[in-house]
Amino acid sequence: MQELPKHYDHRAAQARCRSLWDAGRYWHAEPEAGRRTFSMVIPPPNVTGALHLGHALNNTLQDLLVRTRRMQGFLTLWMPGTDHAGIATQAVVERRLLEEEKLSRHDLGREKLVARIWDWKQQYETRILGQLRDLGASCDWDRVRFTLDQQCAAAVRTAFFRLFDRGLVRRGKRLVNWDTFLQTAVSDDEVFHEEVKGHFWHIRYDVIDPQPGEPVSVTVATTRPETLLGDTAVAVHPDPAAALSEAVEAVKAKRAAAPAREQAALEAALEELATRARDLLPGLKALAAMAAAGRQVRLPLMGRPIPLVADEWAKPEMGSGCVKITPAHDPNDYEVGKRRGLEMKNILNPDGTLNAEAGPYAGLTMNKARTRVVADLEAAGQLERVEDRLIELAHSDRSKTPIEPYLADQWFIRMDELAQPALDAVSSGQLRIVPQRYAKSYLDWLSEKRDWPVSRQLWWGHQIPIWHIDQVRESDLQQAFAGRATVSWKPDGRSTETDAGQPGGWFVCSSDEELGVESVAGHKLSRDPDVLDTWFSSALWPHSTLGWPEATPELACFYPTTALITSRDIITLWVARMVIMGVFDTGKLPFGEVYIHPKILDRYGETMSKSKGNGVDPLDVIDVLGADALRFGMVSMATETQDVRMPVEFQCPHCEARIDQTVQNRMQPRIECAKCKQAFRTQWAQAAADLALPRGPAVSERFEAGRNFSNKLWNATRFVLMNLDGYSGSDLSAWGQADAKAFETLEDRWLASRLASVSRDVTAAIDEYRFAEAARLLYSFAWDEFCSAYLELCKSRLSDPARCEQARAMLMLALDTILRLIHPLMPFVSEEIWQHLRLVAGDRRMPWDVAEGPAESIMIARWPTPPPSWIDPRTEEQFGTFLGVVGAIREVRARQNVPPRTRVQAALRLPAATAELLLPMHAAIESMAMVELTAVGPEAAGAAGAASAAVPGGEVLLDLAATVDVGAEKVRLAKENEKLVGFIAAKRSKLADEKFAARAPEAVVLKERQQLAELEEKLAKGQATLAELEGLKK
RNA sequence: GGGCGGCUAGCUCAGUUGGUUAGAGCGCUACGUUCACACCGUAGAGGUCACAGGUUCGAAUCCUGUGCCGCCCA
Repeated sequence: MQELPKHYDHRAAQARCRSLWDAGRYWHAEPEAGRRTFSMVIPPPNVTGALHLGHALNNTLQDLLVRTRRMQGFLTLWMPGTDHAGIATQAVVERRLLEEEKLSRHDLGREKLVARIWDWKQQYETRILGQLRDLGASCDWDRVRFTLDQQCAAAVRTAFFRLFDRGLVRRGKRLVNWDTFLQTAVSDDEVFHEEVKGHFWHIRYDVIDPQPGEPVSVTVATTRPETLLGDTAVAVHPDPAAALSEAVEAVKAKRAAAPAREQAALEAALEELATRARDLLPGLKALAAMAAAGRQVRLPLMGRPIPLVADEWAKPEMGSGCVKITPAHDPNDYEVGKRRGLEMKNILNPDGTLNAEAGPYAGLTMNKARTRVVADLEAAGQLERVEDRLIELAHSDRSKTPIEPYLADQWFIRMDELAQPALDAVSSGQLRIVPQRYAKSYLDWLSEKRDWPVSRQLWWGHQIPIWHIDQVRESDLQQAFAGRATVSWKPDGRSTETDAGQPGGWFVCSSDEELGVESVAGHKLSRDPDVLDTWFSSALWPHSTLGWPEATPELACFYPTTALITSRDIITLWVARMVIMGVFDTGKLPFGEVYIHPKILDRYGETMSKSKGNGVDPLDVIDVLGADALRFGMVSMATETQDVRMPVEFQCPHCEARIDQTVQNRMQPRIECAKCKQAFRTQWAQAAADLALPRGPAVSERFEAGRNFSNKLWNATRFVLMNLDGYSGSDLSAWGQADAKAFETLEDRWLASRLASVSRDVTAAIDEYRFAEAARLLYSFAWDEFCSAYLELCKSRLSDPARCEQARAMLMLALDTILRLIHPLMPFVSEEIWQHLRLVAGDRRMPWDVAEGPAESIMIARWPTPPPSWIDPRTEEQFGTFLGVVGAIREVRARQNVPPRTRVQAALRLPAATAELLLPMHAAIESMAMVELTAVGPEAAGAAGAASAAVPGGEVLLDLAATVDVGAEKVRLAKENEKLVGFIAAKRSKLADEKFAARAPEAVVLKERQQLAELEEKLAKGQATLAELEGLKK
């Protein structure tokens, strides 16, 4: 007989389980015909950095689902891999290059930089995959993919080519966030806004040939005067009078609803608008008419005429009512430019200096140009006035320098046709999004059908497979690429001659790597230097990882995948695009269901991030509390809500005390423990003195429940094993068909019933993505019912040779079932215990097992499916009565301070039916409540002055004559009775209400009546007991 | 500006189609190391379900509005 240690050792267990699973490769799936399959792709983590808590949540839930399905007998594939993450990864590598070697990427060159990033990738991919395995993720580790590997690259090339060939790829201009320092475009989420001190310059533009009565000039205000060099219009509102009165109405409406303290400000605003209507409106009306007539103004300094245009962007209630339009250097102006068909004049070089379009200012930086332009305007008398102003300025997150909006040539994927099937899939219900509310953001975003800009001015990624050729005839292309189905071409749209078979510019796209620069004799092919948006390769992830465009057995077997589990911030960026590309490439949706899980925030409701120092490292939790603790915590948090908060604590490495992480201490390099007064270091430690300190890991108390639960399971097992002397298991396969005969005693029938309903409910919860519910069900069943009730009841049976065999079989049935149900949540502790049970009870067999004996790993054990016939509500109710009696006795004992080891006499006054039902439980009551039963039945009476507590239909009476505190008991009873009087009054008035009787359903009224009767009976008893006690005192 | 979510015990969260005397874990209080477990056991205290209206016999739950917090999109 082995004796287990008192505590579950998660570190040792995790290592053992990992080697067991890897040796058995239970996570591996080979395509196989004719089996039910379950497949899923991992949302590939970025190779930018290590995994954080969000990944831990995401992957725990995926693993939970995968392990469940595997145990349920599905052929299960969970495809792992990582994402190259374009700019994010390139930027970290570039930053390190600059910091450590003082080199820019241009110093290094494209090839060498990309090689460096591959090194980085290698390092982090290894780390990330290791973290996933530490978490217990049962991905198919033989199938790891990377979005830039050869297989994914082939898919990207083919998918892009197909889009190009069908005319769904177009060339277009787009305003990008240009980082002049890194000389690359950055995406919107890599831009942060910061308020800086600036100015508002008011500049006068003269009207060309003003007619009598017309304004001779218009004044516009700008925070960026240098951009006027690229102005191509001045805008005025087409109907300034209407716009102005609309603004007035809006303020009035606001005033009507506003509290008193805001009235004055709104009144002032109205006056201001009235002044405008009087002073400014006539001029604006004239300008609007002039705009309609196609009149022009002269651009100061440059002298060129630019049109006056009518556009709603010009707000009559703001500034002068007119605005300058610089379409190539301002997002709003760009929209105006597109609407009004204005020229887009780019005045910027990629390095941030002005180009030839800026005339005399060419070569200057934006800043220098501003100084010169302002000085020249002043000299020319065109500058009216200058105001000080705070300006929201966009900065690049990567280089911390101001962003320049910059008009760049881009490749776009046309969305009009592509988006429709993706929309239909969700609105028809063919693709289910859970929770359903997220379907709205998906549909809203997709229905805009905005073209997808896919060019990124980066070196890290899939280089766009498009080449440009100048001055060539289409017939030459036809000849050069004859017979090559993998090459397609389109005119570049710049030369009109191509229509007539004349030489012109062409774009050539190829899914074939062999397309070289010499492909067309006498012409040079130049490849687009840009790479594709990272999301392009991610969009192909479900089919590219399975081998598409090749018709692999994996693709046939596992595509479409069953489900996708991800977080809500990438529904549009990723999920929608996967649907689009999945349908386009394969004709099938990539998955049938999408489950969106919550986001984890810190105690202040802020998102966790390394730079804020408010994160929890999953590896710390795994190390300190165990992977199962982390997982159990994560699963418990996966409710329907969209955010969950997690207070973070540092654990003192000296005394293990927990110190709350706060805004004050979370950025400090060292923290002093409040308990033991010793210091420890944090992630911010840099000074040698700090680095010498031991590190205090950041964890959260929210994972402790899981750690304690692991230990509870461990100790329940420990108890069971201690009582298995000479037992090696029993064949319970017949119990599957059995009616209740297999379970003779009340507690066995109860346990079987609970096992069946819990198995059913847990399975349903997982099927419906109610993960937290599954965790809660298992926790309370295993802890409160199996450990606290059943194990306690078993103790006497186990010492009785006549009853011990059945008890052992029941214990094994329950423990085995609990372990299997808990395995998807807590794989390590369940496996560790499973292996111990295999050693001592290797001959056991559950009704749902298909093979002899327990599986070699719980990972491949069959999922429990107890027959519904085990479920017996009457037994559960009976057992509830028993527990109620035990509880009531314990309550009296605690109230009266009866020492736990003192056995007292007790009587149970109960209706005959209940008493009979409790007959077999007398011994159990006596042992669990430490009493000696003197009488049980309707006539049972306690000793004089007995302390009592009510149970449904009766009461328990404890003979505490020697020790009872009559005074305290009286006070308590009086208080209790008073409470009852209140309840009764409320119920009576409710029942007396005619409307209630008339309109409430019969069952509800009946229930209320019953409750009232019970309460009245309880009160009567309470009063009687109280009277009895009063009598005693006399 | 548009959309989505949250506000329930000191903290973190449950609360299924309205029928409750509103639950759990942690924390707190008291008692307890009898041989599964102090990462434990037994018992207890603790809530005007953000606020204001409305619907209903009945509202934490449904409707309207307000406030505060958060996220996404522009």
